Amino acid sequence: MKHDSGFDLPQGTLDLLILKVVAHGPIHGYAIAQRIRQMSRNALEVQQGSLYPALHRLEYKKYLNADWKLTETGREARFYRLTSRGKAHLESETASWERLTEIVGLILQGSPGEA
Amino acid sequence: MKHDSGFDLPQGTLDLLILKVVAHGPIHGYAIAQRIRQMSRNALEVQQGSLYPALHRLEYKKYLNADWKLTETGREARFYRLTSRGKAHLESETASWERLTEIVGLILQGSPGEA
DNA sequence: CGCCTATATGTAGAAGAATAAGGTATGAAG
DNA sequence: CTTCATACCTTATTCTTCTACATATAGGCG
Repeated sequence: MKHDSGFDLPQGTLDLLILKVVAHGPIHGYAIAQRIRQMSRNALEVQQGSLYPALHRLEYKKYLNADWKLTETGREARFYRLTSRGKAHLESETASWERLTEIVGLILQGSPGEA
Repeated sequence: MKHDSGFDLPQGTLDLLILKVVAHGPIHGYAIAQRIRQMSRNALEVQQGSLYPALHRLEYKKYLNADWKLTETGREARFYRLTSRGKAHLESETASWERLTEIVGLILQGSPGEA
């Protein structure tokens, strides 16, 4: 099944979104993808082949840690939590993102003669 | 020499910036990089190893075309112009970028219970 | 003249991440 | 008992970016 809103995430953005979602409290991978889809009003569809490698990456880098627990529906799932390292990283990456969008916005609106 | 503002561009963003800069009128590669650096107040340093492949890519995709001319300082340089295809692409990519930043912004500001 | 810097173009190799496409397993619903 | 949604995972491919290197010319300076 293809996603309706042909819309690719630029490389690097996914980690930021995941960290932010996890920052709200312990949550498992599948639910992270659902949450991102919801919050973007179906505009962003996180593929599983992007999601799980990203989670492993973030865990390896000590931004997240995880353990197996039962979901409310009685299934095994891996619940992720933000580490303090992860929290710091989230904050700095958020700042970078905001700075980047500011700069890109500047250029996209810029007139020819702009300094 | 390293650039001071360690700051990687998300994939796809460079093409957008290049197209936008070229949209202002014929310009050669080296000047594009300078322009982006200026307009970002030295925050964005486009590496040559990113710039030229990007230009070739955009030319191959018919978003740009180019020919050799003399610069004001009397040097051979490849001046790029936006094609009509490129103009259309720039517009749709700009819209995508704005939509993306909107959505990411939504998620980054979102409270835990957000729909 | 020789040297350095800025201009101007390019390539090669490696790294990194997203995608496409597959696989495993369970609970609930029909 | 079959199908669907949940929930995890991997592999191969593709694309873009970065680092680093390579080439060449114009202008300034000693």
